[in-house]
Amino acid sequence: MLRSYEDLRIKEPNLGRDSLTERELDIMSVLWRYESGTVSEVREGLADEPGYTTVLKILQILEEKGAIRHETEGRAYRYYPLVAPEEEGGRALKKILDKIFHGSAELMLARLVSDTEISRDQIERMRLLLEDAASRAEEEDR
Amino acid sequence: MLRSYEDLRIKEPNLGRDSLTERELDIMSVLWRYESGTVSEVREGLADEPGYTTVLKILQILEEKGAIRHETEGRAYRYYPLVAPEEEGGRALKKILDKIFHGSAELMLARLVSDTEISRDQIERMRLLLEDAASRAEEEDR
DNA sequence: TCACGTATACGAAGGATGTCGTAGACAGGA
DNA sequence: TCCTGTCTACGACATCCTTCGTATACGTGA
Repeated sequence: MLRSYEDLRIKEPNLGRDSLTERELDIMSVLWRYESGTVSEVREGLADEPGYTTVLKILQILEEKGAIRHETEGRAYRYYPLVAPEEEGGRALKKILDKIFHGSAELMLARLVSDTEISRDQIERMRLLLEDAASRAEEEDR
Repeated sequence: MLRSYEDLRIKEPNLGRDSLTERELDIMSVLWRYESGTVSEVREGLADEPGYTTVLKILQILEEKGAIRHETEGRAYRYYPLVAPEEEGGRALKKILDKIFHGSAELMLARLVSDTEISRDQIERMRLLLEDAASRAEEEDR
């Protein structure tokens, strides 16, 4: 990179607001997967089942943050996500792209491909997706 | 998704090791960008310049965590990253892929393309990258 | 020599997270 | 009726992050 500190054009913005923490993300993940869940159900969905009240507490924190809501179901509450995974994912990806890969989407994609197990089918579909994006961009130019 | 909670094959793992927090990531980002930095330099690299000792403190925490090291330079310390951005980025991407996109790399890529501004050049290079990956995978099959 | 500016070290304060224990509400069965 | 099991509510507590204020060291210039 080798930029000079006198280069004041680049400043690391501190955007990161009420992003989800590790445990909160665990729980959102369960809710996204099953579309909703009671405290017990969410608890069962976690690999290390924490205490019942622990899960409840974090659900309450998430509700406080506006990430989920609940409805009464019998004697229990059923929680529903209010933010879609794609939305949260977009935020998270943008953060990584900016702060870690400094805007290079291809570096990021290279790391994704080399670092994780992705099936050939998936790679093929991803390739087609980019082909579409490229041709769509070209069309816009005309 | 509509899976049943009786489907116990899927459990949300709690991997969450000592991952970097928001502010820590801000500071790592500066160090990655410039390859090294003193306290003052890092501070200047942040959009909202926090207090000098605040930056120092977080650098000390990062050193404690093993993410950076320092050398004496004159009367000051110069800090160097010990983890590469690609490494940290790989971890972060895997987390997002698993917990938010539930393993669907193409959904993730779709969101990346639709959500962020990526130049046509970049898209083209990404497409080539996937082409390579695909043909390499095919070769391995033979 | 002495003040000043620049460094790091130390520790405290405030807030959030993640853990849970306990209390209280309530339904259903013995 | 009363016990038991299942809920949520509330609050405690340890830990961590982030923010600084203050103390201390040290080199340089007047």
